Amino acid sequence: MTTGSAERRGEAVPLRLKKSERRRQILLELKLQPHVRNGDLAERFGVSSETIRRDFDALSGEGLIQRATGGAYAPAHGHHPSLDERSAAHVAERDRIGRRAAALVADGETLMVDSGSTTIAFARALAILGTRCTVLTNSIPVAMTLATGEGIAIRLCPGDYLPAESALVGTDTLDFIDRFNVDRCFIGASAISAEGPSEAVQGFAAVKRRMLKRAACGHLLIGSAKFGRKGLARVAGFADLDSIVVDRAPEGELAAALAVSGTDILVAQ
Amino acid sequence: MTTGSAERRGEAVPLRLKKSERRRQILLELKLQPHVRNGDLAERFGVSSETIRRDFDALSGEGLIQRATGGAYAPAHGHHPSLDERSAAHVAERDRIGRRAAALVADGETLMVDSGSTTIAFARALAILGTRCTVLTNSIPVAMTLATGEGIAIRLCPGDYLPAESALVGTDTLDFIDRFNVDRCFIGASAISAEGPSEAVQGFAAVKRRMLKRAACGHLLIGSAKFGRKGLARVAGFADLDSIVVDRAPEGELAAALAVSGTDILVAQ
DNA sequence: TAGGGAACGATGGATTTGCCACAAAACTGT
DNA sequence: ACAGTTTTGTGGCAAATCCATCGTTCCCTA
Repeated sequence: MTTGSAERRGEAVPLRLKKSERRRQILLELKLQPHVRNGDLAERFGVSSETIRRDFDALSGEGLIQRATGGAYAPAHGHHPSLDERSAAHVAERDRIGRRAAALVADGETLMVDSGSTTIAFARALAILGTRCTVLTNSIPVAMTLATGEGIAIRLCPGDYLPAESALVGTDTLDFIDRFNVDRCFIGASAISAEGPSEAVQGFAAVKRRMLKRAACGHLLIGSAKFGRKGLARVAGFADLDSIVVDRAPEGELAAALAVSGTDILVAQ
Repeated sequence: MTTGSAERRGEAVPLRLKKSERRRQILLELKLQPHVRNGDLAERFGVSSETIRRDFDALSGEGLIQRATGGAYAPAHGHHPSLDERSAAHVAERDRIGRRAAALVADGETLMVDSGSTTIAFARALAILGTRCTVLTNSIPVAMTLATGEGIAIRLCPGDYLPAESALVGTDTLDFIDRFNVDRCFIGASAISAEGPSEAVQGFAAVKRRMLKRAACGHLLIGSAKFGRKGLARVAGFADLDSIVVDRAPEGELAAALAVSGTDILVAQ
């Protein structure tokens, strides 16, 4: 009668899971809780904490989790930072741009804010300033960031949930945006050329366009690293933008195009 | 002109922040990143790591953050777990209930899912099962949890963002729900008595009611710890529910009321 | 049934982190 | 200006964690 390994243990011990299944559960757990502890998981799966540590190593190698002493956590609110957005230089850029843009907002104004890493930086700056305002957004990280500030009313768009960006897109989103009129809107873009800003994700381009249409004043937040590049879908012409907020003044063709359309250029810091 | 302490240091050293400001920034940072390290913050603010530790202590005392070895993290996706929901026993309960409820869903069905810790457990079970379906929800954690599963289309409701629960409420939410018809809806509640389920947060009660109305089949997910209690706002009568999913069969008045209405009782495990 | 390989557990020393108590510094109100 | 309070820094020690290594167990396949 050999083993019968489950019976031999005979306990309420959770029966031994395969490695892959255990790792899948770790990832799922991280969707529930932002942080898991090494020891807790070891106990729950009935394995040694060394094994969990090895799981962490493997998963973090694939970029699915991030490690911290004593545990692991999910990578940034489900919002995938593509490689180039990781460098410290770009973080500083975005912070400066975000602060400059937030300074444009006056108490009592209504805003629309788009999805993207630059607009998250903007949201953060706005929350720090403590400007009282109403914000409509299709980005979950933006909503969560703004929620730390006092006196900011947040309205989230409906739509199809896009996990990679934690944002909402689709016709529901567009229809919803159409129902509002706001003082300003703040959008990002994945590229900007003399023809105007463009966006890699097509669903986003439509949202940005719609926001610009419903706002009295449109602001584009974009880092100089994206100057002169072109994305898949054109978002708008410069005529639709009242100002662009950048970390460095544009030059050449781009500067000329902006001059023609009369778009203000706000250089952060 | 005396000191000019910032000048005396003369460095790019970030000028000394007040305690309250530093703590506010820590909270903001946690909206951006799910996890912060003690050492990183110490360096960034130019204070000792012991100070950061004290900040962590204070903030976690207020329930604003949770601590982990080497750092701190935001409390469960911005979703406040009230004390009684923390015990391991209740976690196990909810897991069982979630799995039982997820088994009800067939491939290709359309669902509505409400906000709450039990429905998050349901979402997790559904994602693990890998059932292909379309889900409409007003809960951000539910949306994020479901996003791990393959083949699940997620549609999020619009509405006013409620940071404490990471959920959406208000007339926008209700109007949106009204536009859909689904096969099933899964809701939670903060209490259940012979009169029916009730809810502590009034905005939620309206959402739950509306979801029940638009679904061919309504399921209530609730732990036995909530039996016999009453919340602020009544959600529905048992006649509106096709089944309740519980971890233990109800008794007495509650059982009698359920028998009268013919509501199925599904006991998990 | 035996062999091979992967997964896991155990051990021990280096490192990190937590925690406590006391001292220095900054801030506050009079 | 001064005294008291609050906040922060420092040092030492205990505990937890990390990491590399090695032996064992389990599973799969020939």
